[in-house]
Amino acid sequence: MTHPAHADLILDWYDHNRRRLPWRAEAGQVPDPYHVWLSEVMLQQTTVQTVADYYRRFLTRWPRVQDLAQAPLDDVLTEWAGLGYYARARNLHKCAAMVVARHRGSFPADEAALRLLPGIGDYTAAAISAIAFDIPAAVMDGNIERVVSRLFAVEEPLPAAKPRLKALVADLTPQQRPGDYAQAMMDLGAMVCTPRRPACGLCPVSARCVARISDDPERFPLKSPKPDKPTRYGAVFWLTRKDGAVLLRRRAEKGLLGGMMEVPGTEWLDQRPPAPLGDAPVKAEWQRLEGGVRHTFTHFHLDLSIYRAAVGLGDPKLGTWVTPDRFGEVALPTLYRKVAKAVLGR
DNA sequence: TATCCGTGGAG
DNA sequence: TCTCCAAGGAT
Repeated sequence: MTHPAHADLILDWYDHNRRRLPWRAEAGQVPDPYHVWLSEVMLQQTTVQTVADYYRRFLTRWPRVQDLAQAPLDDVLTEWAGLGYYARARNLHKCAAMVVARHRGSFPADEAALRLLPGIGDYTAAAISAIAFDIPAAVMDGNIERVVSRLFAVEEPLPAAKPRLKALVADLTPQQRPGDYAQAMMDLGAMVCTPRRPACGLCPVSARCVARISDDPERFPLKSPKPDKPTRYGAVFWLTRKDGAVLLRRRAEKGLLGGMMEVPGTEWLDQRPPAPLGDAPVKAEWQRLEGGVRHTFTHFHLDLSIYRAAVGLGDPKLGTWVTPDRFGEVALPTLYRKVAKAVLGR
């Protein structure tokens, strides 16, 4: 009696459960490295459902990497608005330019060369190499971490366990169809070996999963405790001129929401600013709006109060004046769309 | 190694 | 309402 190899079980499962995704080549088709790269960057820490529409819009507007490389950065930031982690958009644009300038518009195939490009780290380099070029790179994302930690019941908590898990992935990765294998393992983690209530009855490798056999699979992967999030406070100033346009400004190029537009406001501090109007862009009859906006970032909560006022003619030196019906045409992140919604009632 | 960097959905 | 977490990268 023979035991099918792990990779064969995974690939057979994949062949019968292949998901149709906007960026995924059909079986037997050759993937486009530009499509693979664009989707992988968008999918960093972002769900498949959220990415789908953004991916289609980007590809429609910039069909080739040369098109993206030539686009103004502000156009890219505007299309990216709402996706989050805006350094990805800045690096995406920079990377496109480097691929055109240094690689004649063709993405390199090997991990080391990919790793030199901005916005491409260990995971994305391996994923592009495997998926776009079918090179047996060890691809490990959050899904695969979970699958492998359960397969071997790894007791070491994340993130310290990453090197151990990566070595296991390297051992498991087959020489044949490594790109399909990587996508299969990610699909398995997303659809079967889920964080809560994994569907072990549907898993092609449950018979050899140590966590499934000997214990509660949901216990894995173990994780180190995360620090709790502090709350910061600030105020924003919603200034309208006679035609209804609102004052917006460009944020600093780096750091939180770097390069994006904002509604002018105070600094964000550990306590509610005692005299926020001192930071208002103009002297005016500022009225505080009932309520405000609460928004949660990766590592802190933000509690914003909103002040509003009106002027006749808006001074262009103060910033950019944009009517709310044109907010879709500027790089306004979700935080400030929430502010607009709070003021306008949608 | 630890911290910073968004957002939306699920439970 | 709150926590977790999703195809991570840069510093």
